[in-house]
Amino acid sequence: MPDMIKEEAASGSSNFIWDFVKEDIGPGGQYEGMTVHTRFPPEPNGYLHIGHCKALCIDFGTAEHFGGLCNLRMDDTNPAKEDTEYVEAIQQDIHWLGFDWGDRYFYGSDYFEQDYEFAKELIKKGLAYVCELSAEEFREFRGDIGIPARSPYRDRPIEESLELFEKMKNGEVEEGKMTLRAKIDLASGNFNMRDPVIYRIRYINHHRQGTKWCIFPMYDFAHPIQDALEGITHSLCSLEYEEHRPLYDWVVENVTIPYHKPRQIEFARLNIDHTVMSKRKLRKLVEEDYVSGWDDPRMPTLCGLRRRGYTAQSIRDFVDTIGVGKTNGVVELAMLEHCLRDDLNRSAERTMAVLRPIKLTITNYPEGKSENFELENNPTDPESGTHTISFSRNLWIEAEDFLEEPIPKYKRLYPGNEVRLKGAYLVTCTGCVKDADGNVTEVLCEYDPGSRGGDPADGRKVKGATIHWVDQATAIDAEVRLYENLFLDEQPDGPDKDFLQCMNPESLIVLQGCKVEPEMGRIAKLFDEEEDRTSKNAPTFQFMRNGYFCLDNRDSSADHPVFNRSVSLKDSFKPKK
RNA sequence: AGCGCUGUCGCCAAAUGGUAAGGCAACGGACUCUGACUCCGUCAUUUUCAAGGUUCGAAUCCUUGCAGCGCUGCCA
Repeated sequence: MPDMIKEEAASGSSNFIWDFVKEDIGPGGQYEGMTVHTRFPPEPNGYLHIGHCKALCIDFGTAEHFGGLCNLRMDDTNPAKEDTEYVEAIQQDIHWLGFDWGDRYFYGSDYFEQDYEFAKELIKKGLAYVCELSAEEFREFRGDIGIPARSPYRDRPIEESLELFEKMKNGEVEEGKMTLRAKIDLASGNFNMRDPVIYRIRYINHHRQGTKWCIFPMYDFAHPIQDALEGITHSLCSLEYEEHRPLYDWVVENVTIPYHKPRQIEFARLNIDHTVMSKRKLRKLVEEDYVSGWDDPRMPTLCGLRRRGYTAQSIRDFVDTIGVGKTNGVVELAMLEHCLRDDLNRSAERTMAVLRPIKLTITNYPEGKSENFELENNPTDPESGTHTISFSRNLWIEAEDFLEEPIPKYKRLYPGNEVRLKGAYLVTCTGCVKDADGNVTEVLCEYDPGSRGGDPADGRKVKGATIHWVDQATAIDAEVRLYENLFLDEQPDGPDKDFLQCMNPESLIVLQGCKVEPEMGRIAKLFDEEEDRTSKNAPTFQFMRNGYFCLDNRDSSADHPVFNRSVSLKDSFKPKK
């Protein structure tokens, strides 16, 4: 299976990044003949979501495509934001997607010593200086469009900066009192070049370095150095770093790096409609209990998607399908859903489950009699075999499969209409039983004993639909959770929009007392006994005519199976009302 | 307003000066023991944001506009 995934990813169509890379390693290119080396640098301050998948597939995928390598690097230069808590989850999610970094696992903080030496090198070259502007002053002196920035400390003698930087490092300077700034161009139209801060003081415990350091490099300084030290050729990142590229190049140019200079290339990050992608907003949903957690099946997080039933293959197919470009667009969720259906249609075992049960009584079928039928596990895969289902006089069928007064084009049960009970018999509806309030409580029908297996003895064409059912005698109860979009608004992430106001109050519908084949009970029990249920996909099925469902990796138990609807089946039946 | 990026079907996206791929969605139809799947067909020719220009030929090159996104953290 991993090999299949590999080939799939490596065979994707080209894109502008691959064109650049091809040029770079080709004849006359800046990395002629070299091994392509990329990196995936998540900041360990939250869970990976589908937006990260795009970056993941681009970083690892590009390396794979060119027979190169991709490093995993935890970008943890800001001690105030990162936490070890997320590190393991990030690794787990990447592995689940099918990517592997081998022994190339790093932390940005592992380079603090080198960062420090490179900073001193810049000072010595007259390319960096210690600035004593406070944060407020810094902002005031920042200038504006057309107005250059200022710093009274810009021309401080090299020796003095060296001394002060040493003091900063030794903890002799209060937090916020001094910064180290790169000396570039205070008048640049690109604000990142207006003598950016490259070191700040922070008296906070770092999740890996402890209290060893009290000065920390900024992203713009640390990242190019990390890339350079790891021998990265192509540093692929999202569009918002485009204007940071001149600074990236400046650092790489002015610091004595042991290898080649890496090249930064930017691509558009992923947006999907009806969802939010920012960590801040996702965190809010979790912390304010709008969802049950980071792995709520409605969340776009990888753990949420996995719990929902999304396969790694479907997500990688999706990323492959949407392509790589520089246009900031919003991809329709329908595209992702298509990829899931496509994958699950091939692999998911078919089973019958009745979500909103109503009794069906076959009045001319002997009481107490029972027989077995074989149901194909997957019609798209003849090798997948069959499984046995029991049948009797009393069945459960879907409530919506009966209508006392049929609507136009309705092919299911209504008085006088003949339908097929999947894999069993043809039955003709003879009426129904209602309670005192007029609600239908039981549907009545008569079966054609000559149609055993589902085909009529006389070979007549059955015009009615084939409906699914479960035997009352053997069915077991299950909880089924149906999910809709978390947000009604197409773009809850849009400007001037309060995403919390766009939430769909009916994004989760819980159904109890759903009737499933007894086989599901055995599978739920086996799943119950598994040790690590969250790092891989739970058993997944197609509930015929209903959609794809998987066991919930948190709440399902042998006594109380819980299924999540991963995605519905497409439905072209549109009754005119 | 300064800097940067981007405008090709409802959505994503090819086309690298040679006459607008593909996928998703949608809509028809065929098939079907899942109203699924599959298959067939339709879906940018006063056409590539607009207007000019260069060229035998322009989505591609030039000019001028217009629109969208991003940027003035001691975040990444």
